[in-house]
Amino acid sequence: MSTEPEVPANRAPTLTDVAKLAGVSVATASKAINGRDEVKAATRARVLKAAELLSFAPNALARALLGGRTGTVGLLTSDLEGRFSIPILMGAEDAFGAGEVSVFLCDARGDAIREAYHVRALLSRRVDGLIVVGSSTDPRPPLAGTIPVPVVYVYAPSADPGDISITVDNVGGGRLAVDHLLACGRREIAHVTGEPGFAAARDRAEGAAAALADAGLSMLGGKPYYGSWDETWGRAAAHIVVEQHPEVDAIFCGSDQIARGVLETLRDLGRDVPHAISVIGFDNWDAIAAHSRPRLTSIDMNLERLGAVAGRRLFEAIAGAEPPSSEQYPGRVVMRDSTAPAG
Amino acid sequence: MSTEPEVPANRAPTLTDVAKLAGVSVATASKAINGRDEVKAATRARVLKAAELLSFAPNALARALLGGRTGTVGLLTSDLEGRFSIPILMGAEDAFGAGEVSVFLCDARGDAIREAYHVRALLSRRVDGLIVVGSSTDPRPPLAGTIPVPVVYVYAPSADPGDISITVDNVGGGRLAVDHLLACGRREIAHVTGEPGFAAARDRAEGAAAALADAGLSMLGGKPYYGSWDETWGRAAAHIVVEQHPEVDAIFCGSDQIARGVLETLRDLGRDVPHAISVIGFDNWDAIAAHSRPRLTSIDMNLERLGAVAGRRLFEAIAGAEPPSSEQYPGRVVMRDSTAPAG
DNA sequence: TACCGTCCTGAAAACCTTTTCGCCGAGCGC
DNA sequence: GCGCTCGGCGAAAAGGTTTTCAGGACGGTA
Repeated sequence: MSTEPEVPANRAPTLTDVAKLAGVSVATASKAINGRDEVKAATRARVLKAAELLSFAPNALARALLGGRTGTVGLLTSDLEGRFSIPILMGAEDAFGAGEVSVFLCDARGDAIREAYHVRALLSRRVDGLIVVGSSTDPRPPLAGTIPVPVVYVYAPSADPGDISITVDNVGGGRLAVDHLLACGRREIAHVTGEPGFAAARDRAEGAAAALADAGLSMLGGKPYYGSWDETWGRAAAHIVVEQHPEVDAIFCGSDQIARGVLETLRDLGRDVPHAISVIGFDNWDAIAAHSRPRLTSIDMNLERLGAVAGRRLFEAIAGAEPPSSEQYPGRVVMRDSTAPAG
Repeated sequence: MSTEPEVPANRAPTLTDVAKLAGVSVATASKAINGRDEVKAATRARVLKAAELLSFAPNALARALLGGRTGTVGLLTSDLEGRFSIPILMGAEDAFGAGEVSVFLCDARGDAIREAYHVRALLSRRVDGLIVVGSSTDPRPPLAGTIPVPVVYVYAPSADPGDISITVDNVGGGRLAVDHLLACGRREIAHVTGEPGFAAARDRAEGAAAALADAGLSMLGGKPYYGSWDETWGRAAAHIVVEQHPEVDAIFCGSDQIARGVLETLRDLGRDVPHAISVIGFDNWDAIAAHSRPRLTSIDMNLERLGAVAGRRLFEAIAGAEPPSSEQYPGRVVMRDSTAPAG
């Protein structure tokens, strides 16, 4: 005589078990547990107690099998390694986590074959929708084949404008950066950025140029200093800029890493940042920006929000017939100590 | 008259559709598709063609419903934000990605309530197993409640020694670092590290002390310089160490960020790294280690492998009856330019 | 007392696949 | 020509839940 209730060993308790224990039919048990109102309060209580006793958890598979909805979505990333995917992924996970939706994570490693494979697996699991997270802001080819569920592209837009893409406004970000420098009274502004093959570099430069043009100014040297995204280039570029344009009083950097390198060189050269020269970075990567000397002002693209928005849009697309359209989100300036009015 | 085959609109094709199109029974269709050998080659070909035509994908839910196995696992992280979860997650995802297993990603944000909620959801989805990724190397409480599937803890071990935990060998990591410095001929070695509240800090210090003791030496100052994990502390600590122990010829840092700060101060003080003083970091965080001046030698804990191992162990636990035991993995020295023989 | 309406409850179908088992026809040996 | 074997195929059940619909109990009214 065991103290355990009659749970058939070695098997998760089913609704039938609960119904039996409560002395009702499975139909009634189902209604009681799902809060349907066609069941007497006393009966419901009895069923709930039985469920509790058996620590019954409804089999989501069986439920999904007839409902049509599985309550799952696929999250397809190109590379988990990239710093940018992670906050987006967090935001999306968060947007769903609150509800009844679980997230399948798939990393395609930038490989189209692998991606197709994952998509097939996800569809066979009958996900209700897909989120595709890119690794750069360059447009990417849409998912291959016909996908019978809604798809939302994040960060990297789909090359097909008919798809739903949620992206950051890099042009606006470039504008923000330069406007901030202008607000600090800066006029001789250089732009040091990464590889021109990246849309992110070109877009930010475009925004910067536009903001300068609006102020009747132009970029120091007439165009951006393109290079790579890392500190080493930042250090080299700063030397070049200072040599070519000793009058420089601000540098807008295409990434925090570049900015960090710029800061180091300016420090080596004995230039006073932020007063003689102000420096602003991009990405607001805390580990880099918050510990430089001086601490780095930067543009934050709010990627977590981007992911959350994508999650919500996908949810809407799944629920309603009205497909949401593409959206672009602005960033914001995060003030630290590397920018200030001239002094 | 449509060019499309007779697919009942608005519904994913089922095995019944395929069977009908191929002119066989569902049973035969199932066998043909699953490669069972009780079906004539010609029949199989006919079925496969029909499946292709309808782009049929078997409903994994229905399959799981009777098979008992869902081919899904839950990956429960404490914080996606942390740098350490990501490589582990990549490794685990990779270990499964090759097979037929899909991964549910859940971020508990360090909240026990949220964690319990996610576990409930995962169990109702009938995952075959769980991987729990911690955010620090300190032991964590095991999952609440009784979990009817195998669980593997990674990075942060479960506080219950009966659970399966896959962890990094921080003591060994501390040994590795000091042994490397000793091999460079260093004798006056200081240890600057993070908060003593972290097992990671204490374990690495313990390994360092042991390696020194084995060489008949002891730590400069007799004990580690505990502080925080960031650059700011590294900069401050380097000043302290050099002042208190001008004879210092090597500094073992508990993180790459600390090491970076140390490097900056030594540079400011005009000390020659690596020849006068060698510096070694910990974590091998590329963005930090590969772009410092000089580039930083560091201990890599190979977290991706850790995740992959966890995935494999979970897989074994799901498949076989023999539960694997806990394991600890050593790191390795990644040589760059901040360590060298005295010269 | 007979009848009607209102609540509850339960039986059964549906969702899609896999697997077991029985059946049928063909081929072969005697 | 007859009986046996074997290969190939199909019918049916199972897996757990939701939902629909029919039916039963009971209270109230004529």
